[in-house]
Amino acid sequence: MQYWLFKSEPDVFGIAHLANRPDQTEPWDGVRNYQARNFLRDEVGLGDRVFFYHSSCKTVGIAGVVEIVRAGYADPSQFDPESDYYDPKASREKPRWYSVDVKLVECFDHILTLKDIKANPHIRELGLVKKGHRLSVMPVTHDEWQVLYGMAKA
DNA sequence: GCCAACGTTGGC
DNA sequence: GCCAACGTTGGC
Repeated sequence: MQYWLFKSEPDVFGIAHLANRPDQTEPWDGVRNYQARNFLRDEVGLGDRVFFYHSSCKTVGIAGVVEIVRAGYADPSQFDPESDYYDPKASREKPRWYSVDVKLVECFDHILTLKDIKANPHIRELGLVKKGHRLSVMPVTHDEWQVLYGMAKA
């Protein structure tokens, strides 16, 4: 089992939305970055655990944990001309973008803020706190997961 | 294949 | 809303 961090803007789709979905399950779609796509297509596996991160909002940070209940499949929104995520260069034969399905595991009582994450010297190597930090799907090591989870529950 | 222009991300 | 850091596009 591997660990990940997925970013979402809570104004668009936050952990509260996931909690209200039937079976608390939802496709994670609309990823339109190749590096993130490669992770979704090739490496994110059934049963993997994921930190649900809220970006571009008042309280930026990790809001809870979700698990992968369906591994990589062609993101249907790329084929839908009505969708904001439509990609005219994608075809059913050669899909360009991938989705996974996530299910809520745990909603933290308090957001583990980016500020607190940055302040912890044990996780200086996390992609989130390094330069760029623009990837919306990124791997988290076992050690980072333990540290972050411990902080969130403290 | 280079690289300037442009668009997007995301913290603040 | 600002702006730095990227990623993508397209002319050559």
